Amino acid sequence: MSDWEMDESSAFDGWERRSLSQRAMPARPTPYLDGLNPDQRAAVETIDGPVLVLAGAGTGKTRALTARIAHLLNTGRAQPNEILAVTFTNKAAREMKDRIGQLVGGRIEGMPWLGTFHSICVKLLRRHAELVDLKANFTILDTDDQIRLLKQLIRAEDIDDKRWPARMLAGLIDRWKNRAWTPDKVPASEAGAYNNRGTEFYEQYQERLRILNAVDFGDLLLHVVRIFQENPDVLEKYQRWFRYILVDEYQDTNIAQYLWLRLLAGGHKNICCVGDDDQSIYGWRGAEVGNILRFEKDFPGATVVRLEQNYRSTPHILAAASGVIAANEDRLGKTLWTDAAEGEKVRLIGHWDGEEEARWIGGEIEAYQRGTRGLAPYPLDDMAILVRASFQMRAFEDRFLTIGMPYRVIGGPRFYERMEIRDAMAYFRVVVSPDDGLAFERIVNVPKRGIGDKAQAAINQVARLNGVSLLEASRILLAEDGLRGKAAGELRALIDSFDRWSALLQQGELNHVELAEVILDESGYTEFWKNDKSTEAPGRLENLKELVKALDEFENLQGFLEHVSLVMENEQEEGTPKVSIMTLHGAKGLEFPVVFLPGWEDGLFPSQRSMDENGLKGLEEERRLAYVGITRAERHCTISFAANRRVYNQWQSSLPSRFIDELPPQHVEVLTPPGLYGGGFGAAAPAAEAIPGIMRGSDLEERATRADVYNSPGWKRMQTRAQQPRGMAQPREARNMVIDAEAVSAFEIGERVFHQKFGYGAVVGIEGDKLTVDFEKAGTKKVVASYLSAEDSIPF
DNA sequence: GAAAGCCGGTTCGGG
DNA sequence: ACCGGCTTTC
Repeated sequence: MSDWEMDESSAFDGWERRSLSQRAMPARPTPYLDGLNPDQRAAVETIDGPVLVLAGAGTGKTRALTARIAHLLNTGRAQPNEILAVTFTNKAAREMKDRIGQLVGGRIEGMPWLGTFHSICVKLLRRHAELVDLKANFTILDTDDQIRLLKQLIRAEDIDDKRWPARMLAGLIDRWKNRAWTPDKVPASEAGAYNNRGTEFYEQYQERLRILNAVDFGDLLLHVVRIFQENPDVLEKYQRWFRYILVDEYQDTNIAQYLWLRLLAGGHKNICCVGDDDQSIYGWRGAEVGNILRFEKDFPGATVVRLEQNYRSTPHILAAASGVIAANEDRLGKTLWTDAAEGEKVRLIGHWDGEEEARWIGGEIEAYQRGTRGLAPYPLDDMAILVRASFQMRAFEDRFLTIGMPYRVIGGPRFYERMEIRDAMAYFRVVVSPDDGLAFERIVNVPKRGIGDKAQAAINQVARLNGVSLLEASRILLAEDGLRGKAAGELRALIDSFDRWSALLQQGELNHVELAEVILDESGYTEFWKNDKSTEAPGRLENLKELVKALDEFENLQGFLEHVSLVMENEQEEGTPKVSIMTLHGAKGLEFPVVFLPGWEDGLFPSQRSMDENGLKGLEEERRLAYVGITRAERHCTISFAANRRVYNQWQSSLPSRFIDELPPQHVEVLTPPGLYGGGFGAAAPAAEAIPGIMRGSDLEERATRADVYNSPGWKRMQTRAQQPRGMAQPREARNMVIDAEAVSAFEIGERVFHQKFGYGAVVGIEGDKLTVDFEKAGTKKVVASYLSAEDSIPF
């Protein structure tokens, strides 16, 4: 047995004994099967060969997956360390570990290969690093490092990184890696990317990474795929070692992950993929719905199990979700059903503007909290607001602060991505691995110590000439007297500090937590924030304390750094009950008794950008997002839209989302907005003249305008449909005609128009909803009519 | 080298 | 509106 097998298995003697004894007893208790429905049992007990479990929202997917693992262990089919179970997020991995622990009674440390794609790849890559020209102690770069590195390369080539931003290149390389294209495999069709130099930079970047002994997230997968492809003996070992493979959220896999899985499952083909094509919402980051749609072709003879009994939502909510998703073309198709009591219909309401929407939802939340319409009271923790884009959150935060409603925002900037945390970590990184040039660069002049661009350029040059790390180059530079004045003294002091801290680390007299405190203290970093008078400084100091506290849970600094490079999350404090506000993406996998889905307006949701960039595919992904949103609700789901919304401080009016048309009317209750006439909308209402495309002028007209919201095409459709419960949603074409007619009729040839980005111009051509406009500054462009406003309606 | 002003971007966001 | 990053200015 080679070392890589030994080191994982030796720790699990207890498991071994248990499985062996179980192997001898055919009729063992199988408590993990209790209460599973027949489909779930099939998902658990179909052990050999490829299995695709199509698990609709709320159908007990995790339950089936964990029971399947318990079953594999219980029947002695595999040892815990012979099961490869992959998830996308650390959260999902943790949850699965916990649940398996409950099923098989405690300690589940025995599953070393249950984890995210990336964490498993790190393990594999550390063992075989030399096969791709790396050392086993390679560092993992995050997006920030990646961009700084690319920026260096770009500047070295004298390219204007304003016009050709590093982010763009990073995104490009990322997409290529998601498709498993190494620099030599990037197809010719991509040659034009990044001003024709994309592949060239990709190549350079990979070379730099190799020299730095570093990898980015994409490499973690890609290197392992390459190792498997180029070393059949290694691949074969793992194919035999992982007797069973399980994959969660298969619809989210990208091509690199797909190849990785296909290679590993290539021998026995004992691969079980769980997923839901209707919940594929990560296309923009490389996920390929095609992987799940193609499963039966990729793995001939696959068993397909459908989990369709939903244990989460009421029939009305399910029906509403099903109605929306039915409009998608590319589906494997599932019909969710439930035994649950009928419950309330999905509620739908339109508002005048985003603020009013937030006000109304705040009121509703208070009502649910008290108990309303004869319902039992719901605690705030049971309620969530799910938005399409994060800027929508602000309206709710503003409102909730005003009325003193406790809330939590889920998502947002993550702890380990904050500037102060990354700075502190850079210090740790240099102490632990003095060769880490990116870390050194980050903090060499933070806090400001007079080592500016010139000094840094000198260090870089010495490093390049001598082929040494930046820290080493600094020593040489000082020894050769290549630096004068303040910079020299400060650099000297900094290097001495690093030497001192490294020595402390070696001696091990201080534990790593104390060492971290010493570093932050002696480097002047803590002091730096104490002297900062800005409002966020106290928070940053607080975060630094948090960081030191987090260190406590690790054995040493190295372990901690390894952990954070892969696990970057926000621990959310418990405590007082709060309403949750999050994006639809962030809500995937969660459920709440009461859910609000605001902002269902065409352009916002479905997002215009998604449709522009990806056409029908984009629209279908948005629709899946709608499906995910509705299916988060257990008992109450309220969808709303606003006729006007302030976006980047511009008023914008919009039509109700086309998804609203797709809601089956018999499962929807249309609510009448409060204060349609009369109600106190004087002070808070936006001035009507500030709204393009709507009316300007007198109070009388303002009143008419407000009424117009509810006479808008979308609203009228809702009203009509509400009166004829059996009616079908209007065909899409009819609706599009309305929009097109409006869009086209709004402009004529020769008209002066305004575009957010291109400025003023004159219409010179009209084709459908696309206009050709001669812009004064930006030249002639084709633009979609909805981006333009007539000059005389430009708000001030 | 540090502060002040300017410009551009601005969905979704795991590892 | 606002932030971050960059350029200009002192």
